[in-house]
Amino acid sequence: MTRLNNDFYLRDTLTVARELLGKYIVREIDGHKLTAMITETEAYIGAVDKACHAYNYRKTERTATLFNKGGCSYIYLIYGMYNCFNVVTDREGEPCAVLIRGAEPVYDMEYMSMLRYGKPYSKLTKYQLANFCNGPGKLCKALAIDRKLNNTLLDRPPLYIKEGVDIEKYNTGKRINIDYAEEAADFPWRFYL
DNA sequence: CCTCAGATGGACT
DNA sequence: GTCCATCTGAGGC
Repeated sequence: MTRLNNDFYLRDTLTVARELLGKYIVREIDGHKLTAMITETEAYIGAVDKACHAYNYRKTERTATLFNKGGCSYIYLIYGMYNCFNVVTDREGEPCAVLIRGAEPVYDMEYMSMLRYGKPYSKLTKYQLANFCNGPGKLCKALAIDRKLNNTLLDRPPLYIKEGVDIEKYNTGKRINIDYAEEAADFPWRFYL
């Protein structure tokens, strides 16, 4: 199936966040093609968004990645032990990204299960199955995504996104865990199935 | 089902 | 020194 190219990402961040729902993340590692379907996203738009690391075009060593043109990864460490995977959007100089907040495992569950829980997929509890990659830190663990993959192009291995399933209906709401962001905390920039 | 404390380290001031 | 775009296990109901 077709990999998404730069035309997809070089658009308005809210549009990209919506349209990423249902797409497949593919992580190639050790001869495996770990695949998961995106079920939840959030948009971050530096120009107007106090929740964005690059709010008001604040450029630091970390946020420099967000200023790239759409189509590369922005991956950072959160709370000292988890990674968050974002897709950079919009044109060069506009610090914008879409956080991948949740996904559904699709292919190579066995390999992902070892990465995520350190035990075979068949041994997972109902609770573990339900929480396999329904969070930004969880999906990064299941797909072996960490900061070493920061600022890499997303149209080629080892990490890319390709066409997925058609989405008929989705939900929107406020973004999660950004209470500090004042008025931006109420922006309905979360999209989920 | 729920809430809550603790883990843990880098980015930034 | 403070703040996180989080997750887990323990304990309560």
